[in-house]
Amino acid sequence: MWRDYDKAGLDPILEAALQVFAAKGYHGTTIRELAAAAGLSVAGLYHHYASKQDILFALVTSVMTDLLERVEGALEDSPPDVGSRFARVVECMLHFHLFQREAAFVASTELRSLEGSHRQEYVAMRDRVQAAIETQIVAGLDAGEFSTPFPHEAARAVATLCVGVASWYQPDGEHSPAEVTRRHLELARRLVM
Amino acid sequence: MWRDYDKAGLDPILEAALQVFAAKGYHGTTIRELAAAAGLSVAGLYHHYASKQDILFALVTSVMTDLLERVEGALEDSPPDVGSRFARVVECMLHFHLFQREAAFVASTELRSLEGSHRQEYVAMRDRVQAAIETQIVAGLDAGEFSTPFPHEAARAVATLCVGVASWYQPDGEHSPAEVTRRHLELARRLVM
DNA sequence: CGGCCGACCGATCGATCGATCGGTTTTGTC
DNA sequence: GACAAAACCGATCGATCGATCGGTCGGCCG
Repeated sequence: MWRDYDKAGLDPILEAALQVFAAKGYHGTTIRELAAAAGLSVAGLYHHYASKQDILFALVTSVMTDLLERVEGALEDSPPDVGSRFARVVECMLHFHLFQREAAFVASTELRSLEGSHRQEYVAMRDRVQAAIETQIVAGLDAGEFSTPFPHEAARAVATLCVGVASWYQPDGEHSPAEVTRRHLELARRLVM
Repeated sequence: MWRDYDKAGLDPILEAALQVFAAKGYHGTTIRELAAAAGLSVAGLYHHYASKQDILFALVTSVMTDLLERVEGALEDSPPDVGSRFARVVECMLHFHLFQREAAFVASTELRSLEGSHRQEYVAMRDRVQAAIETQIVAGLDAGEFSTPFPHEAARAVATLCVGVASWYQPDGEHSPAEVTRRHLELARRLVM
């Protein structure tokens, strides 16, 4: 389910890499740190992945695939009205960036560290998420429920707002995830109204 | 003046470092690349800066100081009404992230690469910018012109919106800087209305 | 039991890293 | 034009980088 964040769902090696990448960044992380975090020797790590770049690519691909499936799932079981559908997508995005904070953070900040075609593949997945938001906004305009003169910029702003959550949210912070979601859902609504 | 982006204003060495950092990131950049970009030998580069970390810190400090002075300047010669003052700050932020795109991008993304107290000093400057936005929002609430129930979150959202511009804007893109500014000023207004 | 394969490791590779050395050239001042 | 200071450089340092090597181990299949 798109609201379920209990199960692991990530290769233990990638889960370990995620923690180190989140703390030090891709280029700031050494193969030896990745191996140690995974509880393996350097050679043992290379048995599972061909290179450091391979680890990053497998990680962000796994994370973005998870996000895409959740966004699609959030739309599938949504009430048919545009207001609900827009809220579902935004709520899904907020939940993901709250509950998979480090994964979402690494995926969004290490775009620059992806080499060659890997970067384009990532951007394509990123664009699909943003397109899902824009689709709901345009549908809302057609239905007369939204009135933003700039649906494309509004969609990017909503996405930026949600992605940004992963940059500042702290689990022990002032507000609960539910409250953060409520407030930013309201901010997103104002962007498209 | 806070709208003037003609003059250089940056140490040539830092200007060269800016280009390389923007393209490859701090940890992805070598001292030799920095020296080559500055037209110096490695030893010649070390005559001006004590370390690679020193170069990054001098760069982001210079950039953030510039931004802070512009924000203050934008408020100083503003009409006294809250609507104008809010618009001034947001316009100043948007211009900075449009016309100093690479500098703003590096300053915002390489926060993680700052070591020790340098990071805290940067965060303090960053918070001062966001506080300037929040101050205008609160003033607008007091004056009855704004109505957002979450001024703190709205201020962060406005800042995120402006900073994000540096991540996607391309000078040869579809819209002119003036048009980008106009549209995002409208989005910012909706966030606080 | 014998053979094999995936999982894993210690040791080490060549390359490159950030940084430093002693020494040379350029520049500004009187 | 003497001279000190600033600017700059070739050569090289020890450390560490990503990656690879030959080999060990344990469990599964016949």
